[in-house]
Amino acid sequence: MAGDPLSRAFSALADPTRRDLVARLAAGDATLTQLADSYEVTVQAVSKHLKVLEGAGLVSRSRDAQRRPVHLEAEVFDLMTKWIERYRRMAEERYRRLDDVLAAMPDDSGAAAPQTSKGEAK
Amino acid sequence: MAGDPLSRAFSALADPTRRDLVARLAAGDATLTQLADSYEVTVQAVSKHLKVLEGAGLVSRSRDAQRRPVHLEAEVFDLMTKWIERYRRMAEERYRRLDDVLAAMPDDSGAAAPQTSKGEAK
DNA sequence: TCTATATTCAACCAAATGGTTGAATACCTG
DNA sequence: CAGGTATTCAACCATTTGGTTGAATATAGA
Repeated sequence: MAGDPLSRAFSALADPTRRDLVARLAAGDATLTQLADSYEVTVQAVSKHLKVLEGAGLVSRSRDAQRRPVHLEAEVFDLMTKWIERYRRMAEERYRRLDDVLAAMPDDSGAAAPQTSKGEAK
Repeated sequence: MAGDPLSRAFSALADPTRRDLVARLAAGDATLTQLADSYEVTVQAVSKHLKVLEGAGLVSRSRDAQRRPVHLEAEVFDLMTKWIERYRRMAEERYRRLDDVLAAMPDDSGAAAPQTSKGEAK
């Protein structure tokens, strides 16, 4: 489970069971076993899913005797929204203007680095 | 490459190279080879990445002789934002109110299905 | 202390993923 | 037609992932 924060966040939400867990937790905190019997997989499998969500910072866990209630955290969701919205906006903008044809330049024989790009845009 | 639209979209953006491709394409359409020499991997690897983005509906491709310019599409970004924002809002709301303790009920001996949840919330 | 409940750890397995190399296909241009 | 450029297809490989079973650990309660 490595990678930068955005990779971990997107990867965590790429699984439908995990998105369902998020939806379920949005209604209120819950423990592993409470969550687990909403699914057909084993408790251990759900435990792994929670660990992925926790590793992505999307949920946090407290302690209550032998129970470990899971709590939804808003911050990383915000990080994702900001990333997505940036490019959604740009894509829409360019669609409005129809200036795409200009951007895709003729292709100059190979040399002269075509704007090196790189960088997640801080 | 299967799964529902949201799974495909989140999964596509879980890879940093693919997010960089999106960032690069937000500035303007580009062909495979133009994109490829911004990265250290082979052209074929970038081609695969593009196929994943295309499969998720995040980009589309047109034709210009032997070239296949890649174009960023806004729609799926919108779908993701809506999903994320919904739960970010709920998480924040509940944080403000601090009513979480009430939601996490005492645990009634096992029976009586604890709100079956399920469903991506259309 | 013994027992039931809640969670985690440890192997193990099949399928998916991101990468490679090598060959094929398609299209323009001399 | 021959040659170069752009893209795709096909194996193949190592790692990750989502799942399993089985055993361990921790805590509440009789």
